[in-house]
Amino acid sequence: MPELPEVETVMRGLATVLEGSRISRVAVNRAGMRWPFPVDLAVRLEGARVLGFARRAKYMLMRLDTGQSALIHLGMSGRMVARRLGVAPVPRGAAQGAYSDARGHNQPPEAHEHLVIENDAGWRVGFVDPRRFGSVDLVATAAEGAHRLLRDLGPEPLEEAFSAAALSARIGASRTPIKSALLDQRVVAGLGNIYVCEALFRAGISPRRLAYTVAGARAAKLVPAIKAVLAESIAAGGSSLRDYVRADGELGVFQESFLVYGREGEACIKCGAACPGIRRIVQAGRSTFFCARQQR
DNA sequence: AAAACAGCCTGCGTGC
DNA sequence: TGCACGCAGGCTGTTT
Repeated sequence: MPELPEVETVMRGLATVLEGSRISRVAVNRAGMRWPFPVDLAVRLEGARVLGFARRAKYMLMRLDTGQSALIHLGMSGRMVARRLGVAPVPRGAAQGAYSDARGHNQPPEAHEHLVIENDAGWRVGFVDPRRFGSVDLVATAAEGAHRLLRDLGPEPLEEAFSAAALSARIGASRTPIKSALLDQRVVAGLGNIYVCEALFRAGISPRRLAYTVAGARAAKLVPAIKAVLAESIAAGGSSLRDYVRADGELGVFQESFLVYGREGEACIKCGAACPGIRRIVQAGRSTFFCARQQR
């Protein structure tokens, strides 16, 4: 589900709830998700103070005063649910994982809540992920970048170092379609299906164009388009589709700003009435939306 | 070596 | 109403 703007939004939400606090209790409700959890995950987290959060591509890093960081990925369907805890004890006989909320109401746990973290500030954060494509691991903070999931990632698209020249260098002589190249996290880190479609439309570049031909003037147009669509989405709190809610329960609204994604058959805003219609094709097994008249 | 593909999972909307 | 099918925001390991 979540691409870079959604992960950034979730991370900021987690920071407001967890940063500076001490983790008081951890519930590990299954052995793992995409991969097994570290066997000592609960022990490593309990009692640790949360120093802060960082994001790398679509990964969140929760840095602890133990010298370790929790490396968290939301996969396709992952979300974080933050609830304020009440002081009332949970009644005897309540369902496993039930908790008392701020109003003292007894709440059942959400389905597919695989990991729960409570802190000394009275928050309960549940990691809910029905499809279990998400993951949680622990890594030494000083060696975060060397983790196998992070070490091969390309540049952060919102950093200055991500320039047209940098993109061209990463693409090299690749003959894969530019759509597929931009989904490759080694080329640029954090884009997913939606924002690739949106950025290519903004830049007027066909998703079918061979990646190596996106250089020079085309790359110079594409890179600002990528930065703009990501920055606008973050400012809107990300996009809320099927599974995604912010940690504070507020919904991001950027999905209302999609120009091509999910708009098969509609006229694009650049062509207007003359538009032959936004098309949906499948590339590398993923839907691509584009306007064949505006994107060459 | 690069690119395509299958596979991991559940849930939801659609059409019969 | 029930059921089969297709589709979904990601990423990895294997095959071609």
